[in-house]
Amino acid sequence: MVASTEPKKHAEPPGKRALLDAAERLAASSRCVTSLGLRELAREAGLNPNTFYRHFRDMEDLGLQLLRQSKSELRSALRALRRQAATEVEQGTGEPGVSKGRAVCRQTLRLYFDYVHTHRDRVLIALRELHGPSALLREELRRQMDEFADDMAEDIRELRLIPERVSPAQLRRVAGMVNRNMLYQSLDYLGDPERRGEILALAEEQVLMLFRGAVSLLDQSELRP
Amino acid sequence: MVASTEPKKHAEPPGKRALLDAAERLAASSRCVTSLGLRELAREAGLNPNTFYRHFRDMEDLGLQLLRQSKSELRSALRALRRQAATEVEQGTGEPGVSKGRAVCRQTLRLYFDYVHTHRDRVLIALRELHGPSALLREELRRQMDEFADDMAEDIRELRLIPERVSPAQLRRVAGMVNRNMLYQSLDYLGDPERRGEILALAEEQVLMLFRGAVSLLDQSELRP
DNA sequence: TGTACATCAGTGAACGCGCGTTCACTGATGTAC
DNA sequence: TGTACATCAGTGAACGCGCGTTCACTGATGTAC
Repeated sequence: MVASTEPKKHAEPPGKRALLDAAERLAASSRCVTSLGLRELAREAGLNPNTFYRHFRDMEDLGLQLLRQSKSELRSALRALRRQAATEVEQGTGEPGVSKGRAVCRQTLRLYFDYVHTHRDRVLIALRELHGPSALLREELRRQMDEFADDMAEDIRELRLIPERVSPAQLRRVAGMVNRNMLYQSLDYLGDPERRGEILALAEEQVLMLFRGAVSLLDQSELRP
Repeated sequence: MVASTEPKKHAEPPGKRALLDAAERLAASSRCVTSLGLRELAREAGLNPNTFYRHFRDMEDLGLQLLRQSKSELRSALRALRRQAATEVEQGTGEPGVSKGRAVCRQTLRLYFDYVHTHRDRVLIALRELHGPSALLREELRRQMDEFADDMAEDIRELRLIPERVSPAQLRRVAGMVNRNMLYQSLDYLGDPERRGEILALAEEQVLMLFRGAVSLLDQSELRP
C-alpha cells in the first residue's frame, strides 16, 4: 500500500472543533460572536475554560476562523448549485413559457434555500456579523460577499444567462445586489416556515426584476443617449 | 397671556436624555445595544449607575425607546424629502434627457444621503439591530422598515412616478427592496467618504434598475401570458 | 527498535476586578386643601 | 396664599457573583538518534 500523502499530525483537535461548534450554536441563537463569554462558551462545549487559549487568541479570532471555515464550504457549494441548476434545466422537462434564465434562476434559488435551511446557524451568524460590532469580522464578510458576487457574475456569463450586451461591470453590480437580497431573503425564509413557498416565489420575482432592470436601463440609454 | 396648553410636568428628564445619547454613541461605535453595560453607559453619561433604573427596565427597553424616537423623526423627514425633491424637479432647471422619475430619484437620494450623513449613529445602530441578537428590537425595526416602504409606495403613486399599470402590491414590493438596498448603501456611503459621489451614482442606478425591472417584468407577462 | 526529549491539548485552582442589583437616602417639583 | 404631603430624578454605599486571565501541572503523541 502507498503511504497517505496527507500529514496525519496536526489534524484538528477535538477541543477546537467543540469550541467552534459551541460558538456557532450560541451565536446563532442569541449573541454577537464577539460578545460571547469565554466561560459561557467552554461550558457549552463541555471543556475547561482554559482550553480556549490553546486554540484562539480572543473571541474575534475565533469568529474569524468560524466565518472562514463556513465560507470555504459554502462557496464551492454555491457554484455547484448553479451548475447543477443549469444542467437540470438543459435536460429537464422544460416548462412551457419559461425562459432558460428564469428556469435556472428558479432552480438555483430552490437549491440555495435548501442549503440555507440546512445550515441555518451559519446564515444567521453571517447576516448578524455583516453589520455587527467587530470591524474585523465585518470586513471579512464583505470580502466573502464580494467573492460570491464575482462567482455569480462569472457563472452567469459562462452559462449565457444574460444578453451579451450587458457589460461585465454592470453584470457584476447586479450580481452584488442579487447576492445581498438573497441573503436577506434567507432570513425571511428561515423565520417564517409557513410562508416558504411564497417567499421562494417572491425571491424569484426579485432576482428577475434586477436582471430585467439592468437590461432595460441599458437599452434605454442606448435608444435615447 | 394664554396659559400654555402643553403640560409642563413630566417633560423628559435630563438624565434620561443623557443615557439615551450615551447609548447612541457607544452602540454606534462599538457594540450591540443589548450588550452594553449598565455601568459603562452611566459612566459615558456622567451619571450614577443607579439612575438607569429610574427610566428603563433593562437594555432592551432602552434600545426600544431609542429606536422609536429615531423613527418618528426619520419618518416625517423622509416623506418631506420626497415631496421637496418632487417640487424642486417640477420648477427646476429640468436637465435635458432626464425623466421626471429619474430626477426625483436623484434628488431624493441626494437629500437622503445628507440625512444619513447627519445622523450616522442612528443609521449604524438601526442597521446593526435589524439583524442583531435581540428579537424584540429586530421586530421593531422590521415594522419600521415596513412603514417606510408603505410611505414610499404611497408617495410614488401620489406623485405619479411610475406607470399606472404597476399594481399596488408590486409597487409595494419594489419599494421594500429599494428601501432595504438604500439602507445598505448608506453603510457604504458612511464608510467610504472618498467615494461618496460614486456611491450616490451607483445607488441611483440601482433604484432605477429596480423600478425598470418591475415595469419590464410586468410588460413581458402581459405580452406572453 | 528502543530510548530520551519536546511539543501539544487539556486540566484545575486561584487571582482580582467590574458587573448588575438592592437599599436607604436627598432635594426639587407638583398637588390638595 | 400658605402649608403638608406625595412623587420623582438622582445619589452613594454595599452585596455577591461570574468573568477573563495566569500559573503550574498531566498525559498523550511526535521526533531524533
